Amino acid sequence: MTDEPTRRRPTLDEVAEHAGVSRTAASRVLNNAPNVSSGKREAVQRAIKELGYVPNPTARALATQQAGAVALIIAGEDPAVLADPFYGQVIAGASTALEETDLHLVLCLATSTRGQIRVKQLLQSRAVDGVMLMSLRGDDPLSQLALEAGVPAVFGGKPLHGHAPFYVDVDNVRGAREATEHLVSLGRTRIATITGPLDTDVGRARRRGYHEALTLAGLPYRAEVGGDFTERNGMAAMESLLTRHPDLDAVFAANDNMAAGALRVLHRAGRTVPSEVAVVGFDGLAISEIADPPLTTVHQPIRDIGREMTRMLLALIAGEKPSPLILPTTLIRRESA
Amino acid sequence: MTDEPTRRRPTLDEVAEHAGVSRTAASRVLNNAPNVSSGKREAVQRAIKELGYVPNPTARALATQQAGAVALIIAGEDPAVLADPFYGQVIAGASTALEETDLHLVLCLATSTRGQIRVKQLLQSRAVDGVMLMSLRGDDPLSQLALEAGVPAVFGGKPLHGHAPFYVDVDNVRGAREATEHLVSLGRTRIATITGPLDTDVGRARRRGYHEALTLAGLPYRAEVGGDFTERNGMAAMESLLTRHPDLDAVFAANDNMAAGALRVLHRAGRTVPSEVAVVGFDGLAISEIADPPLTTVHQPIRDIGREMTRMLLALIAGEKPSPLILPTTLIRRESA
DNA sequence: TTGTACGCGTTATCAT
DNA sequence: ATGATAACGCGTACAA
Repeated sequence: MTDEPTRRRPTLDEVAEHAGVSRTAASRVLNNAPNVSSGKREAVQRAIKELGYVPNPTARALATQQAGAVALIIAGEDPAVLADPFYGQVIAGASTALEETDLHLVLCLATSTRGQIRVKQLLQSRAVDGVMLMSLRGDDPLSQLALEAGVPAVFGGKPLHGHAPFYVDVDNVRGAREATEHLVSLGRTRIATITGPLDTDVGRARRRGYHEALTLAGLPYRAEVGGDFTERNGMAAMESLLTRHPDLDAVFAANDNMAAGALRVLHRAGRTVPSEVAVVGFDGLAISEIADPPLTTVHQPIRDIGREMTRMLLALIAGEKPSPLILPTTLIRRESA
Repeated sequence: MTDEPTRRRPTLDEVAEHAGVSRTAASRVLNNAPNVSSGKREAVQRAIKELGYVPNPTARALATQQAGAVALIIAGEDPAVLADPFYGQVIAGASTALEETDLHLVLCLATSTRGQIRVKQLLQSRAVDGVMLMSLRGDDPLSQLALEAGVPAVFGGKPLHGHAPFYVDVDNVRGAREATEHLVSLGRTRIATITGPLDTDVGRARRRGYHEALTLAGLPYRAEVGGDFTERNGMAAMESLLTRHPDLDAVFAANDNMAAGALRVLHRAGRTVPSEVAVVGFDGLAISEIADPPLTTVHQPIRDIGREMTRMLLALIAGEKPSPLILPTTLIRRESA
């Protein structure tokens, strides 16, 4: 209570004076450089403690030309994309990976026009040392912008167009193929799919995996309808499928949200799962466990994606040239298929 | 392709020289100060365009003593808390509110010991102009730290101990009471509850609302078990309730995740919802729609919480003294009760 | 090992 | 209206 509310924080100069050494020496101690006598070192450290000195990150950033932060940029039409727990996992992964460094995480939603502009400024002003980009649509200007700005950038999910040198992705084709093959192995022959957005690599890759599996199995049946990865859309898609292809006996949904929506519609329509219609999702989110019945799904290591993106970015910032990384998926068998 | 990969960005001095004016004039144009002739102004603006000048935020921050960023700090035991879509919504709300300013959002998980330390440094180094704190447990040192650091701070949810001057919350007591009263109005007399963590204000407040409703209704019945807001825990809690109070005819769960877990257990146990056991949740997340049957729940405006926290913080930073804000909840009637 | 002096790119003060 | 000049707090060549 006796402390003034906002006493000015001590500067390194004051620390040096308090310790009776030069500011350069104090600076050296701070960055634990080797060339400083143990006597001075201790004096400085004591002064730091006594004065409660904390370095000013802004000044340091200006001097070192390093922002001390990286950005996670999430594209998409709507800020509501964040309602998808997927991103929370990515953020958690990135955050934990960043904990081992002294970099901060700034989060950008490039969702509105205003948001796009701000991201552009962020890149051009070099307010961060690197960026991670996610959920880019087909010809999103962001990817171009990031590359032009010369800021180290890694992509979450291979961009559809343009060749991004650095990205972390999962093997979507294979995951989707295995999911579909699982349905085939169950004896299903009229397997429909609810795809993701087809102007993204994920969307196309998972559809391709579905196609590959059908082709390999010699199944001519085709029934697909596009989705946007939301539950609501999954419901609409399932309704559409039921009217257009009432004879279907299985559905591969490109993610769990849509699969959950499909489940509800099937339930309402009186189709039992999995006996009449088997359903497989993709992601392995909590919702796949909660769903009724629990979803068989292609699990992808989302936390790892965030973590590996971060590590790749750190390597990039360090001047290395990391290779793209493809993480594996695993089929989790539950009750829906 | 002809551009050098990393050409040095122009400084304000270079802009000034290019425009044939003093750097002071250029600076004035940048911050559109009034005292500059329209001739020079145009010259500077042209130079800015031609050179592609973008101000250096770090240098500006050092000069103005303003970081140009605010932090959202999320406490909790486990980084997995972010799997809860709740936070995504808060982030989205904060992010959109921030879009109208030129402040960035840095995200901090104060989940590990390492994370706590980093948050501490963040606060003390004044790397941000203000902080928003969420999910603090009972006597979390963070709240004390934030106040001591003298950094503008607003809390998401009233802290349990200590008096936080600035916070945004919802009327948890009332929401819980209305939920329980709804169950009472349905004729239920043996209403159990799955509480949230009792070392948080949310947890206690919702339990209190439950108690109030029962008391008002003259129902002596009491059956409660604690939870931690996860679906998994909701399942365990429901199992516990069923064995200890097999005669219950309704459950008020302190959030949707736990309610969804409870639903699954009830389903397995062969209890039909809502006829045998009515269930009400809290939050109004997507999961409440997906659940089977769809959950009756107390909706809270999560996006608004993020938005209002941000606005309050901005006011605080601007030197105002905003009042705590209590947002309303609304009961959404679906099929589970 | 030690310290001086300059640079980082802005904003802000205070004369003119 | 205008423009030097001094902060802002720290890193770091360079010389000693």
